[in-house]
Amino acid sequence: MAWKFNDNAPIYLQIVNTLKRNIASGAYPPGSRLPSVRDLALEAGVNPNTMQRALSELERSGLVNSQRTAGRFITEDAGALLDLRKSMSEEIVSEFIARLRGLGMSDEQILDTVRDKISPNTVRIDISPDPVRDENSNEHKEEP
Amino acid sequence: MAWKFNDNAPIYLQIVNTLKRNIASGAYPPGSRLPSVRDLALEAGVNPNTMQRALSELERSGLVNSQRTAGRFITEDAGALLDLRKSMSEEIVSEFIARLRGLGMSDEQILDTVRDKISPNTVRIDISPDPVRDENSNEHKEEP
DNA sequence: CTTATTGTATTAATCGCTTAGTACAATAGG
DNA sequence: CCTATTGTACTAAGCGATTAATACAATAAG
Repeated sequence: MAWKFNDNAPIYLQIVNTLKRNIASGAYPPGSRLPSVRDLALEAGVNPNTMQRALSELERSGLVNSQRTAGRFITEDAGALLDLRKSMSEEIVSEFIARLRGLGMSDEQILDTVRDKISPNTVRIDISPDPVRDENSNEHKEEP
Repeated sequence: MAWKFNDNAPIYLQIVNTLKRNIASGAYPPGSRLPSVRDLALEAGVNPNTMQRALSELERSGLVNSQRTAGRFITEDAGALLDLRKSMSEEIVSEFIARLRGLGMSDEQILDTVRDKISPNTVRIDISPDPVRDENSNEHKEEP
């Protein structure tokens, strides 16, 4: 079954993201062998050239390495995979928050929206150290 | 100063989203007049044709209406604006959750990530109605 | 009435993405 | 040694996005 390409971004970039996601999530374990370019292209429903281009990008970032006729293999570097997972999730969260802020939503509202979509049966309780009048800690102050 | 176009999606679609966001957030109030196509193009740093194309899209969705030589105006339909705001935020949240799930993160982890990025001084408390053994309510049961 | 402004339409050229088809060198596997 | 597989490279064609340049009808503003 062909992969889904919803975005309006170039397909080869969407493939790069899909593969990165599969690598970061562990769906493609470290050291494991990827299907051949032709097989992946068939599976994704794209031209082999397009898949080749996506894989070349992954190569540049060091996440996979190709061995002439044996195939492509996910890197063994577990640290790099953890870094990938972390950087990807951070980018996703940052972009998400920026988008909702752009819609004029407060941080409270943003958090509520996520919570409503995930686990409804919860409430929030403030456990801040103390709302003391400390003139040194003037972060997150709004319109005093 | 030219607008920023980070994505790899077509510029005219990014413009559509930017304008939608400005309309949904109230930056462009209902009934207000938009700058002319040429001025907007200048402001965004794109060709007037590209801006025209984006505005035509907005027209199709009924968010703005053009009056021959007077200019373009945001719809007065406050309900449509609320709907827009709601549908946009829901899409953003859904996409966000899907992305992090694709990375193998649990709902708990997803919520934690957002909370860490937004407001650190909170804890979660479960206030579920009751964990009773009711055989009728078998939703959200996992691997019994 | 005159004029500048506005939305709109049209044509042409360029660029990047995608597909299609083909080809080649290297080598794992038999 | 032979052969199928794999990564890789190349050319050509088609398509959509973008820019550029120009033009026109309608009308608000003077």
